[in-house]
Amino acid sequence: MRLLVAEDEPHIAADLRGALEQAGYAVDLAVDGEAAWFQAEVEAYDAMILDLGLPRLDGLSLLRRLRGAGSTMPVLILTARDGWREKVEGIDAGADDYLAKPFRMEELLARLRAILRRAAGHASALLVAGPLELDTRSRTVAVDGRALALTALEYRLLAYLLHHRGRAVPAGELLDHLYDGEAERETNAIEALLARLRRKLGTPLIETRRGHGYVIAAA
Amino acid sequence: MRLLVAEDEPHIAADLRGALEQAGYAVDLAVDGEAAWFQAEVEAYDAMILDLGLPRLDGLSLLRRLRGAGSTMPVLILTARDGWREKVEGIDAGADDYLAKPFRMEELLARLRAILRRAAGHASALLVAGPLELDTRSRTVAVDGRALALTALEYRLLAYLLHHRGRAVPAGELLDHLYDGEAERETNAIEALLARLRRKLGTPLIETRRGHGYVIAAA
DNA sequence: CGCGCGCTGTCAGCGCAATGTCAGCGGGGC
DNA sequence: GCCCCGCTGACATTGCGCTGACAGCGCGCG
Repeated sequence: MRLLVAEDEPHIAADLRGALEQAGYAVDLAVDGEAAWFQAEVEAYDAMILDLGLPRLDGLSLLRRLRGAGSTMPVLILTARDGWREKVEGIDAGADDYLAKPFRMEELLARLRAILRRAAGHASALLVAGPLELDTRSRTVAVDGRALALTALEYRLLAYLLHHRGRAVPAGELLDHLYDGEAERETNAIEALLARLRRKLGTPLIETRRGHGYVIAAA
Repeated sequence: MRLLVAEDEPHIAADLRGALEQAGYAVDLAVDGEAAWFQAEVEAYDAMILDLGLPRLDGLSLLRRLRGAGSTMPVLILTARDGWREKVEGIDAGADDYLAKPFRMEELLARLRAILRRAAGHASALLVAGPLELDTRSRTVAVDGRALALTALEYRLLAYLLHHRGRAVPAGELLDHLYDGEAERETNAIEALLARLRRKLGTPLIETRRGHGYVIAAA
């Protein structure tokens, strides 16, 4: 899962990036509204965390512009103000959730998990596929009840596939969503990663559909 | 839109019903957790507003039971408690949103609109022709409900024909649209491809109009 | 501050599914 | 009845995706 954080206050931005990366997400930062708009247009994000008080282009206008352009990306709004009017306005502008500063990082993470799983059409925080269980809260994975030690990237890959169960996910899409904007990689990186993950899973759970992508076995 | 409100405090329940009906929703009330569970099982609701402090079966347990039973109905949690732990727990149990009492009715309505809007956005694009179904989201194809394993090109060909249903598509046009410009192929490539596709489909769905092109049977 | 280890991307080679080509055939249209 | 378009099965080729080896990097530990 790859996130865009639009926040101009450096300290908060750094905190957010740290906590989110710790929680297993790939994170890109944008320091003003125009930058965020550009990033959101050009790159592929699974969700956006948006501070309302941004320079150059304020959060609400950015959100309306995004929605106007047809984007359905989940957006979590962050704000200093706490009035219900702003909340209502933000939510009706197309925000998926709303959080007032100061907030507990745990709550932000929980709300983020919620909008991500909702965007994927799931109700539960526990993703299950046959003998496989992935718990997005504790970031743990088990097969047949036996816990697995996955690396950060392996976890991200598996979580992404589970979020998109029932669909063949192309390797190119995985490249877009597993990494932040720093470096370019070739699709072979995905293949290698996948090979390692499959070996750890033991069971053949991830199916390759030549030319289409990868799918988690329906089971 | 039909809503289920699970709230035991009569005064709040009446307020909610009033405001929600005012806003144009059909509203059913449930006064305890067991009743809400029964209602949710028997009737079809577009969303549920759930108080956590319910008698007989508390809200969180009810929510977990619902999610465990596979329901994806949007649920908005209402609570007197305001600690972040409860929020996190509620959201991770599968709630779509969370609101602490006391709240402004406007905010509740806004959040309700948001979760309803989101739940509506999950329809997947289906192309249908008689017994044939092609789902562009999952990139899957089925005939009479039986899934087919198509190769990337076969899928592209079929999707193109379905997009242009009702028109005879010449082989030359298919050559132009199925391949990216690099290599030149002969129209026989299309014929061979088509033969393989027809064999997999089983039923004679793709008709040849000699001299004009190919059409998907109107069905 | 240096060392080592785990993580991860790249490379080269390989096997196999996918797909284009070819040659022969059948049938529809004029 | 002839001719040409389109179909088919066989075969060749290509390129996708898998694998094992290796190297760079970052982080924790001594």
